[in-house]
Amino acid sequence: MAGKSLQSIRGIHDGLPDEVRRFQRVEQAARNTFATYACSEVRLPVLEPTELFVRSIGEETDIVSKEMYSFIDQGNDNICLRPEGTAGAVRAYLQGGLTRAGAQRWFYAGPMFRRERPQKGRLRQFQQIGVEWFGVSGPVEDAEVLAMAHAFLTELAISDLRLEVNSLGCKACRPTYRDILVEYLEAGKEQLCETCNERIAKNPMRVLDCKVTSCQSALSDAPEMVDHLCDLCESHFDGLKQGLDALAVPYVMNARIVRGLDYYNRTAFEFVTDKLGAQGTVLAGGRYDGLVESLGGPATPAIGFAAGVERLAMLLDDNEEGCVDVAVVALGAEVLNYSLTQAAGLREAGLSVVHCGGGAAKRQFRMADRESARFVAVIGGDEMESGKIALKNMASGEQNILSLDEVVQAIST
RNA sequence: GUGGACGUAGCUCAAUGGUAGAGCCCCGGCUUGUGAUGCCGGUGGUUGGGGGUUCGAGUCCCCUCGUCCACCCCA
Repeated sequence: MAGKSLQSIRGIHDGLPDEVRRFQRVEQAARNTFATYACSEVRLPVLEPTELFVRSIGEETDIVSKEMYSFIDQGNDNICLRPEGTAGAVRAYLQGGLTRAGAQRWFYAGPMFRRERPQKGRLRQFQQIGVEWFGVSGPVEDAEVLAMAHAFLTELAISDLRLEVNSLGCKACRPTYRDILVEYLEAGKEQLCETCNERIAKNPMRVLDCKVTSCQSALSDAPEMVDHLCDLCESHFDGLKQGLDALAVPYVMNARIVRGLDYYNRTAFEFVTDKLGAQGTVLAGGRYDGLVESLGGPATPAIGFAAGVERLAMLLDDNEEGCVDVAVVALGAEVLNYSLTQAAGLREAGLSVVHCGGGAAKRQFRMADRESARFVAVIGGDEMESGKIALKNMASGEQNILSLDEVVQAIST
């Protein structure tokens, strides 16, 4: 093992070829699906002013209070590595002067940073694919966003995912509910665990999804947000559910879904799996109608979600297919240069080619085998004289003498 | 941040406190124009790192780094 100085930082991992292939499958599925919903990619900074997240996510949240990589740079500015994507997207939306440009449907993919204790599926630098729709207010768009997320995950062929939805209310109805909940929790606080007792003051809604079983049983008759929605939130939530039904997107109601980030309201949802231990949330998001305004823009409804690329990649089937179309084997030093030109010709036809470097035939074939090349182009003195190539199909062992054009034809079909 | 498990060759793992090994992988050879099997040979380790106990530490003790698991929280 390498010494400390040669290792990557804790919780920050390298993307090696096998894993990156999986990442790319996830990203490609996202691009394909999002394009059918007319979403446009945005590329946003990894570094942002620390203040942006303090004001959007909330100062009291764990993310801001203890998980951010923030520091003072040489110009005495307090900057940080972004812990999530939404705040930066809103900042860019405002800074780009797009508040009167009509609905914006954005997606992005890139690294996020949180200084947490690492686990499987939870890294300090991790990748998210995020979506943010600005200027859309209705339940129709909510249903479409959820349907798009569903379509994206369906394209990845990940099974045993469950969509859970909830409504978090709005600034009109949530405070009232919060008071009712706190009153309820205070009355039964002796039966709740230690952390829940702390949560009553800090974030009472979090108590609802406590994992301690004794807490859950004590909370069986706890008041739930969905029963205390105002009329507008109620009809919005109904509209969402009707839209999901119409689109045949399967979901379950989960009144215990809460959000750690302050800016969410109304629709909240999560796609979860039970195959990743405690890190089962694979894609999650919700509506954040107040965020644009709170960051200095005009009142602008918006909804979005983020998917964890590493978590999704872990759920993908193994799908190892060699990407090498043909390996070029050169027999004899005198044909080396000629074999290089033939390899170049194959590449011009768009094929993926590995030149085995000449030398012992056995070595070169072993290399071709190891590269999982579908074909080997054998080039020796005879082939050079006749201007042909001996093409061997590595799966069947069949070998034919062909011209370069015929080789391209044979491999491409 | 809290609690727990674990770090030996590239990988998977052995080694009553007494010379660090095996399998797989990799490289080479088995008369040099044909790959997965077979046979022969080879490379490869400050046992994660640093201290301590001991005649002697992979093994026991302390510290540290890292991975994994749970909590916290979250994608």
